Amino acid sequence: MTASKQKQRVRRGKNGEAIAVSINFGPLGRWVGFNLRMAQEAAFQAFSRRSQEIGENPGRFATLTLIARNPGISQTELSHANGRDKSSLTPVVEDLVRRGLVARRRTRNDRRTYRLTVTPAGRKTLASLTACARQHERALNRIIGARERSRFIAVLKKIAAEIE
Amino acid sequence: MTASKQKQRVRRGKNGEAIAVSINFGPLGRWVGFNLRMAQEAAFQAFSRRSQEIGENPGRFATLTLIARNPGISQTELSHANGRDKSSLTPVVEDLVRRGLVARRRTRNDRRTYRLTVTPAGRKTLASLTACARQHERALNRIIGARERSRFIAVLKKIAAEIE
DNA sequence: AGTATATAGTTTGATATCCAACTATGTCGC
DNA sequence: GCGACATAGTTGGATATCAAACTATATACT
Repeated sequence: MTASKQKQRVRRGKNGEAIAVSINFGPLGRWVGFNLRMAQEAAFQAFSRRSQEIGENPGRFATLTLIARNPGISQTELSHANGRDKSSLTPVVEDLVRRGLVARRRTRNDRRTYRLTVTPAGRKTLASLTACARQHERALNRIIGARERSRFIAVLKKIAAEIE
Repeated sequence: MTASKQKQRVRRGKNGEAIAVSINFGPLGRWVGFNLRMAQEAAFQAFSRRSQEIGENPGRFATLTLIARNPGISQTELSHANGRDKSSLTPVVEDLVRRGLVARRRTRNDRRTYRLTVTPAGRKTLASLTACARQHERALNRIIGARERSRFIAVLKKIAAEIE
């Protein structure tokens, strides 16, 4: 249910007659924060469904892509790039390594850090996840429209970079 | 760290010299899904910090607003309006009732549902949360710009309404 | 070299969330 | 009225996340 859908509330009177009432969102509907949350969650749910069809987790996608594009990246760098706390990454990387999608080696120079790389198997998984993400993007593009798209992304980037 | 910030990675060579490497986001940077997530999380974190200053939880804000604007709303209606599962709402409503911000009564006609209303104390809390949210919105508006704003919100609403 | 400080990753504890199963109640069709 | 189905809210189990404390290692200053 979304701000714009104005879902009908149904209330019953004394005789059981239906009384439709629509939700009043007050200022929420006009505020960026609320709409941003609703849009993000709807989009995330949609991608989640799609990626579950191929037996993968949506959270793995950004992680795998970032490792593939930045071979030898450390977990901390990865957590920053991905916008997550480094401690959240521990179980994710563990899982990817256990499933043979990612390799993890200690560095020579600095024995605290790991260098992460994607294995051939990981590359295969990443390819199907990427195909999945492309479909998702196409669905989003259909909704947003080619004209708005670049402007929209620019605003999102600006928010992520400049807030606070 | 965000897609646009291109955080510098620092790698050490054999002699300890610093080698700056910037993160390659690959297709992620051009995709709506990833940027939407990064923007939403940055904005949420910012609002979270703000609302913590007045000792409140950001999640309470939308909930309280929706109850205030729709007196007598049921928990299920509220969960839909808020985009959350109804079971997530149980502890939230419990907390709001315990703290005397929300009142909860069984209906006469349908003894399964509760009718939620905001108490005078809840109204006070909501007022300070609203002030807080207004500041947050102003910060967002400064970033987005008055010209883009309505267009941007329209796209967000469209995504939330139409995806999948 | 030796001490203080910084950093990489893990662990732990708290919170928020979902989904599926459950209970209590309500509605519908006969 | 009674049985089948639907709905409101709660409970329980799973997952994802963060923040703070921790361990091991590295760097910087003297």
